Amino acid sequence: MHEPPPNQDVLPPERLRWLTSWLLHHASSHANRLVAAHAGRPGFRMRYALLAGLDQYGSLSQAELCRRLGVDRGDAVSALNDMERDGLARRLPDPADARRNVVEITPAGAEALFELDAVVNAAQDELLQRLTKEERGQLNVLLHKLIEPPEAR
Amino acid sequence: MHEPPPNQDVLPPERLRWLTSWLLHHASSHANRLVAAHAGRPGFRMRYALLAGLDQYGSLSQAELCRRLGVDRGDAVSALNDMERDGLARRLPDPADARRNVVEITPAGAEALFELDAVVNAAQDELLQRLTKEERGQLNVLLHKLIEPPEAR
DNA sequence: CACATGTCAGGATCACTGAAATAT
DNA sequence: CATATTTCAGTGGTCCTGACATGT
Repeated sequence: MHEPPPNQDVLPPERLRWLTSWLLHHASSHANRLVAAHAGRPGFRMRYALLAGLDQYGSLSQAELCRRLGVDRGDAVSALNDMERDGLARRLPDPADARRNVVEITPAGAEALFELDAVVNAAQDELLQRLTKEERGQLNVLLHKLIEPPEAR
Repeated sequence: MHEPPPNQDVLPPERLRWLTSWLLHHASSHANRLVAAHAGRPGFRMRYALLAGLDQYGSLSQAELCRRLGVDRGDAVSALNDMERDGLARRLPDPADARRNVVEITPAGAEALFELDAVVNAAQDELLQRLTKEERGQLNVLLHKLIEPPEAR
């Protein structure tokens, strides 16, 4: 016979409870699950980030784009391959520097980005449902402070 | 010739900047890098979590321990194997339920946990260096609200 | 019988490393 | 020569699924 445990502390132990890195890890996992539930397809995060970057920054080299987004250069390659295959982005040789690809977003890519925004908004609402508007702002500000200047120049 | 780009916006584009899931993801990655830099060894997170749970909860079945910690039952098995090999924990048959292992932390495990705390503290300080004491508390509270009741019972 | 536990095997995604080829 | 860019191969960790034997 197994009596249901007291269950008043499903909370992790103290050592983990005050550990921001632990909380971040689980919060991020939680967010991932929500986004995946809404957006399903693998590579969603990377694709959305690249599209958003291209949309805002315009044409850029891959390395510069990845630098600003904070994503891995190598991992972006296959994502860009898929996006190019699907007609969402184009790679053109940079006339000024033959090492570089100038990456452009296509009209289809801009449209896809616009549609993806709805998915992202839905996941965002579900993720933040327990927070007030002020708390959401606070959280974003605090998280920004954590990552903002990963390196001072 | 490549002139250094204006570089006044290494910040991600607007679509990502207000996205909490994006910020969480990068904050979590950042935290991971710091912890890894301080603690090096693979499986650190799992080992530390298991030790902390055992230390606080005392003897528990594996499944119950993993449930409270929010880690995968299967993945904990190999970690517990290693910890048992290293003398940090013990698995004993549960006299009340022959399916279960009662997992105990050993004195060596408690000592290892104590030493690991220093490593974790160092990583934590580096992670939170840009936040005031109040902000750190706020951040933890907000993150707790995000994850706390993943499922209401 | 349905269910819980511990264990194992495997896949999928993601972050990271290292190296190659090419060009500056 | 040192450095930058694109690309690819591979590793390790986390998460997830399914399965199995054992027991309640």
